[in-house]
Order: sequence, then structure tokens, then C-alpha cells
Amino acid sequence: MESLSATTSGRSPARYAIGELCEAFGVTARALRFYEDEQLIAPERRGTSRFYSDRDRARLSWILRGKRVGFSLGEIRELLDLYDVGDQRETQRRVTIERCQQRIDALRRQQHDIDTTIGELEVFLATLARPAERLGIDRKASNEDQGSNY
Amino acid sequence: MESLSATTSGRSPARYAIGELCEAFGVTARALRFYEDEQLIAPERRGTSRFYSDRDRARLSWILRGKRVGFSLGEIRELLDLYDVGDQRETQRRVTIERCQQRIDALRRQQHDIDTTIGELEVFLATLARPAERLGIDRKASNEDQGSNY
DNA sequence: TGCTGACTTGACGTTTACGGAAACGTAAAG
DNA sequence: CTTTACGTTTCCGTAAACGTCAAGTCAGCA
Repeated sequence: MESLSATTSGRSPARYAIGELCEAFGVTARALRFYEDEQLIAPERRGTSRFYSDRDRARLSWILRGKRVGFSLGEIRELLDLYDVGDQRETQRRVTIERCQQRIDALRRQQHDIDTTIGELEVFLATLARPAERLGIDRKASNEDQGSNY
Repeated sequence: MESLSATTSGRSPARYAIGELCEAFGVTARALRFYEDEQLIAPERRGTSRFYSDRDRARLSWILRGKRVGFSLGEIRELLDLYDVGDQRETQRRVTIERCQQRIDALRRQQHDIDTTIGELEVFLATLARPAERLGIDRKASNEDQGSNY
């Protein structure tokens, strides 16, 4: 059973073995099983083996990006669940929308934080380039610390 | 001793008590002491008490932003140490520059990740706005997962 | 048939970033 | 002098996100 995706000799309903996904995404099998325990993905189970679909692949992609962006696995699960639920009875929908908005706002703040950090690192790099000055992170103890993410 | 910053009745060499900093930055004293244990800040110690300078304030600001941006405390310490060292013997300097560049690159990738995530969340919000469709995260299992941060 | 390699399920260990509580010190206010 | 507020150290606990064995299963093949 060389490659699962090869056995399915052509089109879409591809299945991947756990090792293939690990390879493809650079994660360990342990991690994938952990995500499964935590209800983030649910690959098909034939007996004891796992078979991942393209949907699982996409989910994994979301999970990993979510992590890089600072979401906890719990939050990621919630978001994925939202996607799955999709619509719902009015009230549920409003909550969902609100939570999404909050996430987006948080991400925007994070963008700003990253901008600032990159900026400071670049300034620092500049001082390194011409080694003639002393530096001070401590100009005026800038009070711009509103908007604490998360 | 109402407020330390008030006793220093005017200019720069202000000192802050731990409680003031907590208040100002929305962190617990426990956290500040922890950062001290971890060598991230080193407030003046008169006897057993702590007195924070503007420099400490600025450092704290950096620490908190660094955290929001995804640095670990260890990484933050390294970066702060770099700032302190400033220049150095040529070889050390090159390493420093390199590490900075890497951090900046990682942050740029993170920016991109966040852009993508915001985008997806907004698309999702749109589908929520007009509740008439089914959605699929799983269009084509987009393979755009290169550039794994950190 | 026996080996190899990939996979499986537990179960316990680890790191990070603090939180919480005990037990005590100090200092200004009433 | 006692209260109240704030601060200190020390130690133990925890949640998240896996890593790391151990021990066993199963398919393919020489």
C-alpha cells in the first residue's frame, strides 16, 4: 500500500494515510491524533486505521494557520464548528456573527502590534548597521498600550 | 506614600511601585515578579521592595507586545538582551543582525497568515449575512501551506 | 515464515506562563 | 495600638499542546 492517494488512481475522493499528511504539513502523527482526540478533525476510521479526506486536509490547513495566528485549539475548534453549523436559528446566528467580529477585531489589533514590532526591529537593525550610537528603548515610556489582544 | 510617581515631584527619573505598573498595564504583580525571575526586567531593589524606572516600563511594554505577537518569554528576553548589548565585536553583531532579520521575516509571514484568516472570517460573515447557502471550507484543499512560521 | 515498516492505543512526562494561598513585613491612617 | 493596604517570599497547582516511550497490530514481501 505505497501511497493511498495513488491507489485512488485519479480523481477527487482522495484518501490520505496519516503519514502522508504528516509529511505534507510537517506535523507529527502524535499531533494529528491529538487533534482528533480534541475533536478538531474526524478522519474516516476503517477498523483502527485513519483515512483523511480532502476536507480533513483543508481543516488541518485551517488548524495550523489558526495556531500560527494565535488561536488556541479550543478556539479553532469553535471556529471550525461555526463553519460546519453554518446557519442556524436567528439568535444563534447573531452570537456567531458577534464572535467572528471579535476575532477579526483582535486580529486587526494583532496586525498593528506586529507592525509596531517590525518597525522597532528595523530601527534597531539600522543602529546595528552603523555602529556608532547607543540606543534606548526607553524614549518616553510610550503609553500606547491600549488594546490588549485576546 | 500615595504615589511614587507623585513623590518624584516633577521630571524624568520617575519610580513606580509594582501596583502602579500593574494598574497601568493590566497585569498582575505575580506576573511582574515572574518576569523578574525570568530575567526580563530588573527593577531597582531597595531592601525587599521593587522600584520600576521608565526604562523598566518601556521594557514591560515591549514584553507585552512581544507576547501578543507570539514571542515566548525566552525569545523576548533574547531580543531585549540584544537591545542591551547593542553593538559588539563584529561576529556577534552579524549573528544579531541575522536573528533580527529572521524575526522580521517570521513576523511578515504571520502578517500574511492573519490577512488570510481575516479574509476567510469575513467571507464566512458574508455567508452568515444572507443565510441561503451551504458553505465549504473544502474547495480544493488549497495547498498553500508553505512557510510555517516560527 | 519471519522480518520490516507503518500504524495503533494508552500512559506518563514536559514546557510555558503564570494563578493561588500561606505566612510574614511595613507603613501610614484612624 | 490596631486596622487596612500593599508588598514580600516560597511553594504548589494548572492548562495547553504535544513528546516520548511501551507494547502490540497488520500488510507486504523475500
